[in-house]
Amino acid sequence: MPDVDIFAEMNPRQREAISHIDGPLLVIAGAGSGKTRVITHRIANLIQHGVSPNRILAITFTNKAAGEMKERVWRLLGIQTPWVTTFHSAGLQILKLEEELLNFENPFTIMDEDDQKRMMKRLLKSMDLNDENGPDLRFVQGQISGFKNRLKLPGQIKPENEADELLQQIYYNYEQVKKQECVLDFDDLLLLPVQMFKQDADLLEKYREKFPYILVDEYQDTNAAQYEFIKLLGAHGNICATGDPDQAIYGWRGADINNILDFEKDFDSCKQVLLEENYRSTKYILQAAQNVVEHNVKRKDKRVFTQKDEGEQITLITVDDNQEEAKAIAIRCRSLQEQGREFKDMAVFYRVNAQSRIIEEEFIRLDIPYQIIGGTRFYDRQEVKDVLAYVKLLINPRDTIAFERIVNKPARGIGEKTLQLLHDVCVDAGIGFHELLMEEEYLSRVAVGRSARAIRDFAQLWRRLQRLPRENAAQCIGDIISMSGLEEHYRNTDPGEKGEERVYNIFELQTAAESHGSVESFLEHVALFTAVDKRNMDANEVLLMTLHASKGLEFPVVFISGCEQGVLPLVRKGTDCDYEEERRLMYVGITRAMQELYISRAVHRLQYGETKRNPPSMFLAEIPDECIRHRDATGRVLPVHPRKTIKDGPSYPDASQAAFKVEKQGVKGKDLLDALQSVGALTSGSALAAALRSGETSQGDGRRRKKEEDDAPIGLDGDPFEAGDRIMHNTMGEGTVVKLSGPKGDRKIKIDFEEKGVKDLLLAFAQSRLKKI
DNA sequence: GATCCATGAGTTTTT
DNA sequence: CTCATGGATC
Repeated sequence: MPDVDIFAEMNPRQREAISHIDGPLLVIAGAGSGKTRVITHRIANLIQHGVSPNRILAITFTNKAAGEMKERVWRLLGIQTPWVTTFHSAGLQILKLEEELLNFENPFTIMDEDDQKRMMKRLLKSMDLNDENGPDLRFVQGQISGFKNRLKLPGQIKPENEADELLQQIYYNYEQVKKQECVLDFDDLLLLPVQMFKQDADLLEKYREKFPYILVDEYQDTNAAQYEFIKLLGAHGNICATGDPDQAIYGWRGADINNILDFEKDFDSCKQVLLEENYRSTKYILQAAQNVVEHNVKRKDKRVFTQKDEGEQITLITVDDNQEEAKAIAIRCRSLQEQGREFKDMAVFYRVNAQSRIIEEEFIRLDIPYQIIGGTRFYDRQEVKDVLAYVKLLINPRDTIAFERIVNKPARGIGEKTLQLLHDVCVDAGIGFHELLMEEEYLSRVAVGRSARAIRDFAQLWRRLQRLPRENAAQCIGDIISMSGLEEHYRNTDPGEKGEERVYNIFELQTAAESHGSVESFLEHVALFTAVDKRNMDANEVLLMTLHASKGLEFPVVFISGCEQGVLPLVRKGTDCDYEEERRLMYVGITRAMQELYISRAVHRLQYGETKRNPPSMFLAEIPDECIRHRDATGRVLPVHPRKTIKDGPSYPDASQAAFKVEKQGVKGKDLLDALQSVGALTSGSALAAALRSGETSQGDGRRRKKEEDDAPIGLDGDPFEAGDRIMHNTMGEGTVVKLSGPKGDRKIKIDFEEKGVKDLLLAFAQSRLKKI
């Protein structure tokens, strides 16, 4: 083992936490207090004290965080730490190791949310609950997931009314079906190991011995199931929990902040270390964060501080609408970059994913490289899921969801009727579709009439698929693609660019599988991989993400957008808002910033096709005056401070008035250029300055401009066409461009063809077939 | 059995 | 506004 001083450059508190070995330890770590360093160095210290690396269980919040932590230990000691993972990943590993205890007929496969929904839907139908009076699918799903997160099995629910009873029945049936089909949902990955530990003392003992040392990060965001998991395994007391109650932001998914607040009660003679020195942010930023979070009533006292200097004040930008907000952010990013900042040092946060789109459009317009974290996963795409369904079926032929997905994809003439017949025969004979297809005796019972041929063909395909080797996931997927005929299927059903995109994606899936060995391990990866995990830190791009996704990260420059009452804090009609959790979300956002923080709010916001007028966020009034300066969209310092006028309570008359004043001052176009230059936000020779001068990024004023822009095409630099162009397409004939839309990599062109009508094409693919006439 | 079109519904955060 | 679902038609 290399002789490394793992205590170098640590403060006394950090040393205390790192050097602690036996017994419970709670590390309350303020934002930016070097928590990750402490955890990794503590792992290193354990190893240096002779603890075997594979006997340390360290739970992180994301796979990405786990990967980074492993990497750091590796760099420190050159040692692998296999059990640095997420809760779900650890659960899955344990389930794999103890698979026989599940008593499943086949190896299990894991459903994602969409699969779960399909299964639930089928279930409700079978229970005759699928009419409009039946329970809402999402509601049922949410409730059941809630039960599971609280470790409540169907039998442990005490129904108080008929609706509860029904829910219980659905839950019970759902569990039955899953077992029958050998599939697990996401919650099972945690629930089942806990269940097993509770039922099997020997098993529990085995794992307690296996993991004599346990670390859990982000402990404030653990739910009941995770708590129980830790409590069971950590009975030996060598458990180190790290976290920050002020950063608890997952209450909505069942996380219980009391887990961290009660840690000392749960684990006797617990040692506690408080890390309050922040090494990340400048004073103004930290002071703002601290003041905001202190407005929470239910909180453990803690005060972060820094030895850094004041730094820049926080900039509050007030703009007319969300379009202008996006523009202001994009312009600022561009000007910062022109002043020497790297794009990768900037990040834009928002409360809900829906806010990203308009920001994205402005980034494209100003040609600013960006990366959006979150949104739809690659593995959630239809065509990708189609291929994955074939793969899953190979592993687990009972996976009915997967079966239903591919039985007629590509269309092979097996429709609803035929499927029903298949189903009936299976039920009648007490077999699964696999046996039915493999044995002539059953096959001949269904291969009758018009669809006989189709069924026999499918049986044939199934037999051939069965024989595919599964050691190499990429190769297996390649074989599936060619044998199934999916490629032609997408080309036929979605002629043109959409189909090409699908084809591209399924081969992309094959590529993704290359680094994952066997089919089984690739499926595991797919099940656990999330959008937050794919962040590419090396690319020089501005990162766009939700406030939730920002947890654990830091950036020199941070933008927090949409600081309006209703958006942040987010208020949804019909549900009461947890203002304290929203405030913690704000706290998390602010504390991500190292040097510069911009907070923006729009007076008007367009959502669901409706323009809403929102007062400023209540949190803005909680930031001390000296930390903040207020500007309008142009960068001009404003004489009024709308946020200052905010009072507690639902209405903010003064603020609205002030906001109205700001609105009246809206400055656009050339004036914008002047204003930007006057505050030094822009150098006159810059590309942006040129763009502004030519009126490209902004034209007209106020309301009128808005109207025009709604109909106008988005002028993306380098777009070869614009609305109104007459074009000729190789195969589709003549037409007129209606509009261009979408992000750079996924740019769509809408064309009204004389013969074929209006089509949406993917510009990247269509471009070579189009020419202006 | 497949495809197309219209209507309607739903819009938070994610392991 | 966008997506999804379902109904009607080929």
